[in-house]
Amino acid sequence: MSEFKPLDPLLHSQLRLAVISLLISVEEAEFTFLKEKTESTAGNLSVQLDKLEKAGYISIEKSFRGKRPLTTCKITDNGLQAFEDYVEILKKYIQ
Amino acid sequence: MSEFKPLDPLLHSQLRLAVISLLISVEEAEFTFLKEKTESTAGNLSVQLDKLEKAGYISIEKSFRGKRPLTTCKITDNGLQAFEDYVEILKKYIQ
DNA sequence: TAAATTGGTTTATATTGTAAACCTATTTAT
DNA sequence: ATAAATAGGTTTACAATATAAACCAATTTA
Repeated sequence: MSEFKPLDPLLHSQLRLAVISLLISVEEAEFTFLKEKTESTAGNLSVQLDKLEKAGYISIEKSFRGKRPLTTCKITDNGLQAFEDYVEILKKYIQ
Repeated sequence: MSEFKPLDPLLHSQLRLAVISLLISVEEAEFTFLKEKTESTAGNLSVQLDKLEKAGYISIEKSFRGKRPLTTCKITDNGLQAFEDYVEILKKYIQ
């Protein structure tokens, strides 16, 4: 049992970690909300959300609010589990 | 005051974080010790130690033990401070 | 004296992160 | 009616990072 288990690279990223952190507390969030809270650019956020979705850590739903596109994100069970595991491992680095 | 302050990129790296974590407890460590504890390759470790040294987070002393080269690392005051700051910021992402 | 080991460094490459450029549609101003 | 600005993103090009592979010099062992 190694002291330093690998840190899930999908979560060990500033922006993706911030996104997951936000999604854990709100359970559902719009693209623009995430963009404001994380102070990221739309392009960067778009890319990172894609990665989280492809990893199965979040689900992304696309719809319209009125006439405008609306992107809504939720954390999945897998995402929640991955975050919890990540935090446990990380704590051993920083305790 | 943003919720997600930037995470020092020098510390937000698995191997460098593990190295700093080790150096905090032992205060002085040999290259081979760090290599074993972190289970890294020598090449990767060498590069990451360089970065930490250039950032002023560790000091590296090169000497000989008997006839063989010996590389010894210590954390600096700046490194310790940077680590503490990093941990404080990181905690806001993960709790 | 040849091969293996120690203790690393350098370098090439793959991966990642990020901003800039772009796109489609809508709203507002002229 | 048309032009300009804004919303809500995506795509793409480039820079930065991480990592393993290749390398090196010296020492030890077979």
